Amino acid sequence: MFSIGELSRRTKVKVPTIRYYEEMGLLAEAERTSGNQRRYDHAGLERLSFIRHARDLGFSIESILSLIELQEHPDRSCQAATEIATSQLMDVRAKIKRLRALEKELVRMSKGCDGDGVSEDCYVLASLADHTLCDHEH
Amino acid sequence: MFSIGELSRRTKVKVPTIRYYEEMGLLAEAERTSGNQRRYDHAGLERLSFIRHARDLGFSIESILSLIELQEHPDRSCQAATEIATSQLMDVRAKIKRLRALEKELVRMSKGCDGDGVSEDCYVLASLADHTLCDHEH
DNA sequence: CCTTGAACCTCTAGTCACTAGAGAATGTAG
DNA sequence: CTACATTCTCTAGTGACTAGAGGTTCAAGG
Repeated sequence: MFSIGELSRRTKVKVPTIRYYEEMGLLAEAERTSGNQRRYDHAGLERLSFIRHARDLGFSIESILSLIELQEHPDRSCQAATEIATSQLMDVRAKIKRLRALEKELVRMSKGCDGDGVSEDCYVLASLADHTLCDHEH
Repeated sequence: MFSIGELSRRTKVKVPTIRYYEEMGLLAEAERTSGNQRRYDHAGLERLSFIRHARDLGFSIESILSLIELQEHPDRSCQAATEIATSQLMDVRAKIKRLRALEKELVRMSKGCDGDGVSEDCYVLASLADHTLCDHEH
């Protein structure tokens, strides 16, 4: 049995965040000492590691709640869990696609100013003001 | 001169968002009719287009405030503006890198379950529970 | 046993960039 | 002049935390 601070150290999840997860129902309410302090065991550690890993992968609290529910009803859970993971993957891919378009435009913008001459007008500001300078839509 | 609704239609920025931008100091306080309704002109339209474009590119409100300030003091503004754009570019690239790692792991996770056999345990849930299954760190 | 000080408790409020809704006033078309 | 869409201000909610106040408890050293 160990304290919330120890759990925090082992999982790299900050103390207030652990309490927040408990409040959100991701973590079961922890046992308490006679003095009302939380105590955790190995199961609590594993659960929190699971949550942290899922958050690192960009799953929302809501998705994680679903995944935890699935863990507790193992019958036919695999398909549903895979669906959640796949939807998360679609999400990530959409974000990558969008960011790549942004990258392209930012590169073009940043390059404009420091050419070989002195530019009268700032290319960055001009680019932002005039959308028609973009070679893609967003 | 046109209303906030008209401005909203032309820029695709929602009405409450326009008011929010005004409150944040991104937009100058609009002229008002005798009945206290906001009226905009072409300059207002351009300013809002600029803001929307910058937001689309992921610039924070704070960065946009800086860019607007630079617009108003055109002397030596180019270098500073380019710095902001470059920092934004670094940011976007870091995000892309991270998302690509996530993509990789999610692909691996999602593939686990629907192989040719029937898996006893859900690979998605197992992957999340056991970080050592990852082939990269995050 | 007692003290010290780190760690813990609850609670409220703040972050960012909006979004939603209430309730009242205004603008415009027929 | 009457509908009724639009606008106004204000407050509160979103997601996933983070920060701080003010008070209590735990563990180690004397």
